[in-house]
Amino acid sequence: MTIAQVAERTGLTAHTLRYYERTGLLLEPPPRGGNGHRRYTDRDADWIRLLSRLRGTGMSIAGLRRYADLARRGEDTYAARKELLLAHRAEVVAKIEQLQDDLAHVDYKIEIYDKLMGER
Amino acid sequence: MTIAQVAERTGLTAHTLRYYERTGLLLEPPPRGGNGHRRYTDRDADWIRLLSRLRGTGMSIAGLRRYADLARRGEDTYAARKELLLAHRAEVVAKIEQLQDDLAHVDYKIEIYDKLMGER
DNA sequence: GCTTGACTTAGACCGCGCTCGAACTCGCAG
DNA sequence: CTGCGAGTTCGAGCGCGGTCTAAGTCAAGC
Repeated sequence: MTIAQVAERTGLTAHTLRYYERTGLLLEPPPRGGNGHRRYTDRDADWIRLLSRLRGTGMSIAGLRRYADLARRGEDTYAARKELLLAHRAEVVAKIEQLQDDLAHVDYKIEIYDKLMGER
Repeated sequence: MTIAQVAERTGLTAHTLRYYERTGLLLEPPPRGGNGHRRYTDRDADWIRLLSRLRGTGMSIAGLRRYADLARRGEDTYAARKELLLAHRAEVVAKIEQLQDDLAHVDYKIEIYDKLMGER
């Protein structure tokens, strides 16, 4: 699998994929074909999709790196990795609740405009 | 009301409040007391709280500025302001859905660790 | 009169997460 | 042989949203 294909499958750009690799988010640098191009496996793509989702939920690059570092250390770190995800999960849940709360205030403000305009 | 009190009530810092003012997010610059200090009204604080909530839901500073510009133009812009908030509302709803979707994948990953560890 | 603390300004600086540009190498089609 | 397209590296640059510093002013309390 080429970098362009991984880009397509993960929603990240090739630039970003190289950046993630540089900054230590991959379990290991993908091996190169004879032409020097990166060759990704499906497992690589799955890992990157997970990274992308964690980013999407607001985990920082530093957080991703901590997770990747644990993953690289093998099965001894299952518990630690689970803890990391659970802690992050809690943050996401809190963020969703905050969003819903803020949204309610926005809705309230929208209603006010309705009333000011006489429900036109 | 002093800047420190507004900071406390909005969760923003005094620095940030001045920055928001500089960048045109306030309806009008708060008037100064005899000592040159800003004096905010409750309405100011309410406006800033709204800004803060919109920021919390991901509206950009540029978006806030558009909203403030409309608000400054008076009641002719009620409809435009409502539209702006509705558009933003839709983005927030989409974001919440995305978060919930990503969260489901994180949960799935957590379960996998449970299984790998034999449900300890 | 002096210190303390809350405020003021202008402008520099920062951390994050990309994002891009320049210059290069390959492999392949025409 | 000549493009062309897809990849490569290194390093610089950027947009966002603050965040902070330095130097100053003022009021109140000791």
